[in-house]
Amino acid sequence: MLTDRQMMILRMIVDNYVLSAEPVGSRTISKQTDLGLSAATIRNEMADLEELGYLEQPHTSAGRIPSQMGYRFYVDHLLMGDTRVSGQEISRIKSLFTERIGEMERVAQQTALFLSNLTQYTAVVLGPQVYDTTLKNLQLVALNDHTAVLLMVTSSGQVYNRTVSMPEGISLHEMESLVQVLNARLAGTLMYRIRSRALEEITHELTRHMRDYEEAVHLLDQVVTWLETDQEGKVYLGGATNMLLQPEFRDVHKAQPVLTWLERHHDVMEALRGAESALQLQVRIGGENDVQSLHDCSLITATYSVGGLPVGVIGLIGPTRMDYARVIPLLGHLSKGLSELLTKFYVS
Amino acid sequence: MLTDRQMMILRMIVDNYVLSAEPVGSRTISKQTDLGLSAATIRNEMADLEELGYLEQPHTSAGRIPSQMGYRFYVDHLLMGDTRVSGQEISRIKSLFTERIGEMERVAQQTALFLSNLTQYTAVVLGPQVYDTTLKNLQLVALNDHTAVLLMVTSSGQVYNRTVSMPEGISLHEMESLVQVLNARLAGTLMYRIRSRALEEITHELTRHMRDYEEAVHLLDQVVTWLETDQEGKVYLGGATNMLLQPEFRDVHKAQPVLTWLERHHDVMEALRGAESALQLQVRIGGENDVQSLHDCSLITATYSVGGLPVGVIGLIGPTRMDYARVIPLLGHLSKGLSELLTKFYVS
DNA sequence: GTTAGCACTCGATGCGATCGAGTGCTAACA
DNA sequence: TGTTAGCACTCGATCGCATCGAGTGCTAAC
Repeated sequence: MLTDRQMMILRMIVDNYVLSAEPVGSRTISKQTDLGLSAATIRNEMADLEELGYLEQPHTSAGRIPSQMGYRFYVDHLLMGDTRVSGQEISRIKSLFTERIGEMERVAQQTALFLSNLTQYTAVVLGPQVYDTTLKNLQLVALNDHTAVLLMVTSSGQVYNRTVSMPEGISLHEMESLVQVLNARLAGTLMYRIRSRALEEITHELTRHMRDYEEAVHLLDQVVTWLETDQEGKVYLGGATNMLLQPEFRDVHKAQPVLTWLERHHDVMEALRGAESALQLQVRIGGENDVQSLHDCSLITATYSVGGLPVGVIGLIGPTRMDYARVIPLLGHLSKGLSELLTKFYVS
Repeated sequence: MLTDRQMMILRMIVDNYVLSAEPVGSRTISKQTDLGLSAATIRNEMADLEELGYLEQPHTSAGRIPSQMGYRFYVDHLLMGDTRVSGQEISRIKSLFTERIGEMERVAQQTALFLSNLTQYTAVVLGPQVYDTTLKNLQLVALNDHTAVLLMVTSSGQVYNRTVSMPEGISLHEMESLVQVLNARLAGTLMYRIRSRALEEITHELTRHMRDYEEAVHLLDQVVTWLETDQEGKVYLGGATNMLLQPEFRDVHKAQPVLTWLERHHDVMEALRGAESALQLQVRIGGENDVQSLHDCSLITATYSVGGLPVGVIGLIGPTRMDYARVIPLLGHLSKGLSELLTKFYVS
């Protein structure tokens, strides 16, 4: 285990490196500390910390930088009660969430932008995916003789829609009555059960009412596929180009993989969805990320919830040299505020 | 006016520079041309072309690169009938548009991705904004006692939705009947007239049916604001990070402004909306762009239409050194294909 | 009008000297 | 035993300088 002094030095090295992005030397620490220790003493301690794996040396005559393990220790043991979020920031968060909201998704986008502006990192918000939402309403709105829009409203106020073209052999009228029956039968069904229930009901109805079974199956296919793909929720990015502000990504070849990865929303979603089921707040440093492109980044995630049930994730991506002390409590406040807002709004 | 030989040389310089991204020397041209001209002759012509403003010299002992004016001449006069799109590419475009589509917006996103993959530039597709669409359907779906979702379906199959919370003093029931009346009165109205018509009708109904006028105006506000913001259409990006592949943007400080600009969807939309009303196909080279961040880029736009009416824009953004010869006809094919698909789908 | 020849320009590349921040080690000190 | 001053050493960064070569402009000859 580390001595108190070692912890203090590690902490100071991380704090300094986070700000300067340059290796921290023993003199710097010696001058900043008020324990009156000379640079030589610090050097000895630093050598020990390096041997233990908490520090690294870019090259022989450079200062030290924290290793991945060093950051991990810092986050796990040196941050308790360390809240470097200013009162002003907290009140900005509050005011962000006191605005009247139009829809869940708009709030998600707003949050991503807000967070990225505040931190100069890249923010990712995973749109709410409420598992215990039920189907409120299913409707078909005809556009013309062979085209219609199918609408689905959930109890959490999300709206899914898809334009469908009628196959030959099925009239709009037949389809409308089918949807009406489905609406009556499926309303109140949990969303994640919709697919299987819909399959049952549709095949049931089809065999009863429809003449052209083959074609109808095709339409059924469209709708079911749609249910699968759209329910995944959306990814909202904020400040993707903030990545380029960080000195460690000033080289295009370093930045490109990360930015390209961020463009693949589906992959981003997958990476964050994992965090949802885990702890309320999670920090993944460098190589701790499964995703190869994020090996030089840290990903901090916080889940937000409605009525106590986790429904989405707020994430922040930056270099491993992240300002954890500021950013972690910030994310905590943000997820808490978002949860409260959504809960107030959707739990009647 | 330029002589035939000058045009030929200009054309070869552009073609070479587009591929290599490096200044083109007289020897290179001399070897490639089959007219049997020596490097010295080419040099003389190049000096003339520079004096005329079509070429530039990065420094004294370097080859020449096309000036903005040079690109302009190339695009305007040297590209006629020059189609460098392969048959394979054309068939890929066709197959892209033969898939069954779920909704307009999905096609827009697909097109952006496809185009950026094909060209290694950044593609932007401006979602369809159909001016002569009418309102099909307006509905209110209640979520709980004080929250509801307002749905709006247009004749082109677009769905707008917004969650609204009932102000104190207005019951859900009152609201429902108001929406029903509105639906009956507004169905068939042209979308861009919706706002004013809705204002008329709502105030009319309000004074007739509702007790608490003040609060209702607030709700009205929500809805009207929503109509204004959501109808703008959306921007779909493809391959924003492709920008980083171009040698002229290998320096982060060059790339950052462009990427940041691309993140501001609203600004992108504004820039492209302008192109919509203009020509069918438009090329803006470097400083010809109004947007400061695009002064080192070229923006090529093509409008697509439904039933002959322009509804959206496909754009391609790259360095001024763009492969115009390939990209311009490509955009032409793409916008044509998209127009045909949408027309077939939405014009009954 | 075209071309060969040639001096000239100027960025790119490579090399060596210098600089300085920071280290590790040793010996002395409390 | 822990701390510190002193000192030699390391190594990236920076600068100056020589070299190289692609490409030019000009002149004179064809």
